[in-house]
Amino acid sequence: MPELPEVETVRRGLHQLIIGKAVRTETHDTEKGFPNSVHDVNTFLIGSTIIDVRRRAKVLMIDLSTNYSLLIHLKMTGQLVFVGETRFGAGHPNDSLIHDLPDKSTRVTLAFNDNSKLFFNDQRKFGWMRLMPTVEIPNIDFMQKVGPEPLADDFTPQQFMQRFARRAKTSIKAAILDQSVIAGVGNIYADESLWGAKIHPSRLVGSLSEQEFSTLYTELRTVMNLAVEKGGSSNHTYVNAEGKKGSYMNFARVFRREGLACPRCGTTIEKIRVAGRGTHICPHCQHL
DNA sequence: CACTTGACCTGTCCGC
DNA sequence: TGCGGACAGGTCAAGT
Repeated sequence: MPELPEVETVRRGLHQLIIGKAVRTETHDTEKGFPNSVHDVNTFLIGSTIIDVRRRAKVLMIDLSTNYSLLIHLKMTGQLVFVGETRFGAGHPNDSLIHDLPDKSTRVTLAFNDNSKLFFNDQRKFGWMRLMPTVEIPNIDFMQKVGPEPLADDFTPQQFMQRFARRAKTSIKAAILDQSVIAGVGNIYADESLWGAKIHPSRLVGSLSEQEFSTLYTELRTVMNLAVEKGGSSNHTYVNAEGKKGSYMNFARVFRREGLACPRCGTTIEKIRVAGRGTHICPHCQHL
């Protein structure tokens, strides 16, 4: 799904759209995607007001006035789509994306006091949403082990390289996707940044020079910042909080461009398999 | 511990 | 047109 830039785009959208709204009702289809009890929902969610919308790695946190928060992971195909009272008219570009919600992929629906709604859709059902005390969030396993935010102002190239030390014997692609090494990197931005740094994704972490780590650090931040600016990437199902697609794919250099020319050298881009994931490389710019 | 692989799901696309 | 298999933005729990 959604990697850091897509989740950040959703966060910014929700921050504009739902803060200050009060939750009137909540409905969900399965316990797997929303494991909280009816009692907890009625006590800590219904009637609460949205205080803040935050993000850590690929996890969204919607803070409530009850000192509880909704934690949300969109995984591969999750969407959080806000629909206000105003309906998109026929022919509006958003119509084909969000049509009428809820639909068969809708897992959770929140209705606010002003009749606007927030839909959590997830075609593949890998994603989840759960309610927990806000102060407990830093204590959950994921938050304890997740790596630093790669776009943080105080994140340095030295810290970046040090994070990889314990993964010396795996591929750089597997390591950069490891959320406990660096937060928020997924398949798209792993391929894009490795192409930018001219590093083959199968290279072992231990074989990379300090200069290569430094270049990869710069490329990763450049690519992720551009993606945030462009509202993320929409390959298939991703949309932002208003149901709109992101445009980073128009700027992608290798991801999903197999068979096309490398924008740097003109060699045909190939798709291979690394760390169990589809991986896009320029075989000329990136070699073992 | 570090590392790899399969599982979790539904939908789509591609080859026969 | 139908059917089987591979594959899709991400984690996890197992196995070695």
